[in-house]
Amino acid sequence: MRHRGKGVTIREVAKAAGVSVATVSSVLNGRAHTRVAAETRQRVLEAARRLGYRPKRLAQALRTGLTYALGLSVPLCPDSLLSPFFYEAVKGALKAAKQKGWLVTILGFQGQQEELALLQSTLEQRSVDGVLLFDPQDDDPRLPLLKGRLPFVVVGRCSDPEVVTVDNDNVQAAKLATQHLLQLGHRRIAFVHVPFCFATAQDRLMGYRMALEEAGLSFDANLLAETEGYYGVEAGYRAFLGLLNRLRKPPTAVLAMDDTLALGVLQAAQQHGLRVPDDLAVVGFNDSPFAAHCEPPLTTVRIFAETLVEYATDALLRLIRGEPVAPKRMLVPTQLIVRASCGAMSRKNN
Amino acid sequence: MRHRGKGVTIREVAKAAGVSVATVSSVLNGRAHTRVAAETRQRVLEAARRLGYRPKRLAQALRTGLTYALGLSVPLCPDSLLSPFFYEAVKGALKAAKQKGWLVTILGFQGQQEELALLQSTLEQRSVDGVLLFDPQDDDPRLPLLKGRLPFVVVGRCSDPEVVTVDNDNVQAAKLATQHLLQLGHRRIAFVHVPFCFATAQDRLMGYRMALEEAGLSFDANLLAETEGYYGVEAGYRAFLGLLNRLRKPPTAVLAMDDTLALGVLQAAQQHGLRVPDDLAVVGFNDSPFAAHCEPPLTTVRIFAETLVEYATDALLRLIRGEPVAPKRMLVPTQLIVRASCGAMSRKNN
DNA sequence: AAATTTTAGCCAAACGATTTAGCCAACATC
DNA sequence: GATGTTGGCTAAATCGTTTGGCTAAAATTT
Repeated sequence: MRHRGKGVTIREVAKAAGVSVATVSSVLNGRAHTRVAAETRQRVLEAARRLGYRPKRLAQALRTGLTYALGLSVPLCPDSLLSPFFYEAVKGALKAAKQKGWLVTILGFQGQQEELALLQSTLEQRSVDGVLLFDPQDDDPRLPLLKGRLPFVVVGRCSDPEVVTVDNDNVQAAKLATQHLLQLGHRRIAFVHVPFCFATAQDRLMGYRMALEEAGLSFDANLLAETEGYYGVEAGYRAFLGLLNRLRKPPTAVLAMDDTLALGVLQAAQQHGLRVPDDLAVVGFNDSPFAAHCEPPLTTVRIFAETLVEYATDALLRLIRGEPVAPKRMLVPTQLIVRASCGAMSRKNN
Repeated sequence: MRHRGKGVTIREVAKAAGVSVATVSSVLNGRAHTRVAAETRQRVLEAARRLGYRPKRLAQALRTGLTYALGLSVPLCPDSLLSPFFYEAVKGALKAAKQKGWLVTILGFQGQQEELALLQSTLEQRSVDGVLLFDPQDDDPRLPLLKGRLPFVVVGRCSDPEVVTVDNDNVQAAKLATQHLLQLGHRRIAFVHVPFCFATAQDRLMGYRMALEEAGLSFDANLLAETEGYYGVEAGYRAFLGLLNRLRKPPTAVLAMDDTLALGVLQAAQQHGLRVPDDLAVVGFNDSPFAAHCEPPLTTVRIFAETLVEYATDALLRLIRGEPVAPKRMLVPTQLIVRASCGAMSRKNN
């Protein structure tokens, strides 16, 4: 079975209105250059409405070079740790894009050469008019592909100061969380983090150190626990267990870079006979769906991925239109969600 | 700053090879209609390679009506309960699509009129060549929009027997889980489910009943606990607490339609002083990221969303090409993951 | 040798818009 | 009255392909 659409062309509208196609086009696109009499404009508008005319994207695209599609270049890992973030991100992009009828295309990226080629071809083809680049590494191969070719906005951090970026305020987030623990009286606060090749880890370390220093405490590198590679419950468990075995005296609090890591910390603590929050206060990140339902419920820093990406998309659309984007880098604030795992609850109750 | 691509046209290739554009086109597309001498073919291929020619999608699309883009029409709820499924789904679609260089476009749908209009326009514009329709309701407004207009495949269930659908084998899944509980000696097995307007709930009820009947047990509607609306820990908690309060004697096992519901069941059980798995065996669904890390770790039925959607995408591509799709409805099997919450572990250990 | 078929490849017309250059009144200016 | 100006519209080029129809030349048949 062949599926065919009918499709009213601009020519038919022109004939119906008794004018040329050029006139129809200029009425519909409201070009300043060519003026058209009010009476004629009405006739054209009326004819277009009556015939149900919709300009064909493809034809427009061919002529103007604008596809009205945005690309989301997202790293897709085999596990689904980042899935809530991805979900929110897509919602944010869709929300910003649909207002003007833009489409959102997913350009997955897992680091394979083959996908890089597909991305390149997508860009060369102008299948999208701009790209949202998620979480690029320092020497990300996608960056040179994009540069000078298409407008793009980085979601995350990017060392190039010319690039427009939108990111969570990770420094503030970590500072907030650390300050909270300091206020609860903790002085030995561990930091469980992914390797510092991830920019997010650097930023959060910065916030952690700032809070400590402002409180007059010196930074102790012995309290850092680096995971082997990535996020995940297992990774957090291993990293924190390692830390506990290394130290003579356990810390009284832990800041974990992600809720999955925090969950691992919880397990390691339990195994070591440390009670949370009585012996050990734990704070996570990202307010994952399960965070409210662990035992004990996890105090965590919520990030607003949907908003973040909505802003990024807005910026990208402006970039595509050629409008200048005001601040090159934008930070979205985060919010501390206090639950039981940090001990603030039990203090209140006592 | 204006971004412009260079773009080698077919005309330049034709000139370089000393042939007409028609010849170039037919060499590159391998048209059966027009024969071309081996020697000329070589010259054309060589010229195209040397100049780095890549046919422009947009121009091809305008001419042929094929965009080489697939649409994913996914329901996006405000909470991110479905995010792991969504993530896997996108990965699956991408995996199947990228082999032939197809793009994947997200057409979000939250039931708003405005989005329906956008979908309609997307279809009319032929911005995509086919659609993967996720989880349509019985009288889904997207269905009439699609029918007879574009090729599409339903991921989930669809009452229309003409429509190509791919779904998890929910009947088998529920049967598997129930049989497992029966083998462990349970005779009073509760079923916590979302309302039966969701096709998934109907299917899983069916599997549950089949397992019971094959074991010679009669189905008892009193053991059903329907949630108020949707998935989520809270929903599971409320539904199961309601059931416990309603029954004289609690069930010895529970099958919950989703891991989030199961987590709620766990909480309700704890509050009622029931120990899991000693007093109550619990089985969930979907093998969510947190399922392995609850207390106790959750026995659950894993579904293969990525594979599911990969198959669906393959079928859609075939449909677009006009090839007939062999079985109209395809079921992807599921797998029982045994952990501690069902009690099978402790039995083994004893 | 003439007639026919086959082969190889070219021409030009789409596809459906946008946009530039230009035409022709009508009106204003000196 | 000759010379701009301007408003209102159109014809035609263009974007980069695909493809049905066609034509020479070569090969084959009669």
